[in-house]
Amino acid sequence: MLPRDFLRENAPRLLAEYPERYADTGLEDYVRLDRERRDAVTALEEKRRRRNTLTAGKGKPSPEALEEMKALKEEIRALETKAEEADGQLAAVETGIPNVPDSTVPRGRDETANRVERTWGAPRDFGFVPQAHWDLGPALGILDFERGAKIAGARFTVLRGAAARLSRALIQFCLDIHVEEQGYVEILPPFLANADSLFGTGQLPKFGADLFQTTNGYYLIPTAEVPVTNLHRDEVLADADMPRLYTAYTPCFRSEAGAAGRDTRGMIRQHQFDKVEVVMLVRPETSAAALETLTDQNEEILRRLGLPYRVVTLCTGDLGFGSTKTYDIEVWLPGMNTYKEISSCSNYGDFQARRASIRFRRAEGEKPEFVHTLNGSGLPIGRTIVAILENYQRPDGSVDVPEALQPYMRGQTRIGRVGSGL
RNA sequence: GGAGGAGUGGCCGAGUGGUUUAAGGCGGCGGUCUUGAAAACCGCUGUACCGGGAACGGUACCGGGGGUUCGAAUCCCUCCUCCUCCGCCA
Repeated sequence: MLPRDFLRENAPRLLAEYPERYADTGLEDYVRLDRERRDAVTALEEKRRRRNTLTAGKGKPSPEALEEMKALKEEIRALETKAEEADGQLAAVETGIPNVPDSTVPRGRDETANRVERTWGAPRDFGFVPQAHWDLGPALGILDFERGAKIAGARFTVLRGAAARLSRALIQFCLDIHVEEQGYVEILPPFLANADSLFGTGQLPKFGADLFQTTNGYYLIPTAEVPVTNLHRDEVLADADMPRLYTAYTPCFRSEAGAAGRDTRGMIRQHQFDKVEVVMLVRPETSAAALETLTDQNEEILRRLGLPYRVVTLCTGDLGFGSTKTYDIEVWLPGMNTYKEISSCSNYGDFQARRASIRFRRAEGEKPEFVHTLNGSGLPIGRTIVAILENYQRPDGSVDVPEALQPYMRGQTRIGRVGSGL
């Protein structure tokens, strides 16, 4: 959410400067709705002030005063209704207005305008035609798409044997690096969250269709970003507690509304997937540098795993709702012959902090300030397994275990066929 | 799931329909006094929004929401959280 005085000042400028981001967001109506709300509030407060004056004396009011107060009651009620309506209309607009892109973000309407920042590693020369994971996995007996569909439905997968262990190993591998080498505190949060939490991180009210909801009002978290960022919702942190660095493994649940037909094969886009996430709450002046650090820390995991990748900066038209700047890390997938998004590292500025009221106080007696929030995937387990299978495959269809992962696989160096009896 | 109790400012805590403009205390900030400090004494103390160059003025906020009333921290309804007990349970 952006501050009201800022929107009051800048609504026309934002519309003119970033049509690819602000067209049809309701920003066109902001100035008018804000004026209407303030007029309504001012009128209401004037009447309430009068009522308070009449009721301020000791004992029972005079008959005349009583008469006036009875009349005021109706006026106040009408003005309250009007003010609530005006406030509701304004809130509906302002909760759906995206954050302002950082000045270093490239301009453009869609992903074709994203800017490649750097590339690490080189696609391997296999000497044979590499298979896609949706062929490799079932052939090895470690990915079972049919039974995933039977048990739950489309976009669910069963991991078996080495894939299941690989999943567990990757979770531990990522967490260990974040905790032991990069200074994050490990969190195991609830996997369900309430509406306030989802509002705080920006999924609600605009993107509710992407979420799974329980019949009694909970939401399945789409990412650990939600519960972890909301750890400090409605809190004022001490300066000594800044910055806060958290990492968390959670399963993630996404209804993938609107993604019909995209990435339908294999394990790229699932309703349920595991992910290790990192979240930072930092002082505002440090958030730009923190985004670089956070991105590099997540790249480090791919480097350890020996997976070629590149980093792109999302352009203004591709940038997520609450983000000021996002680096996507894209891993090379030889079976699909493309770089595919594996991690998204974003600086939200104070956008989430304002929605969730996460503040800090620089010193005793000073006014609380909003923190800046950042988060990044480090890493999504399913897509990382996909990347390992495709990048480490051998001519016979078996797969080498990346060296860094072997200790987490109890020394296993290669994944072969599990055996018959599937 | 059932029964009972409780939620008031940074913290403790009083307040059961009209000087509550939320008592009192603690903590914090400033001052007087002092060579300095402590003690004592005096003053100040939150958040959001509205009006306004500003100073300042106003409105709202006593767990959330709704209601009754001319008027609600106080009465009613509902939800949430915590505590005690019962039941069930990995």
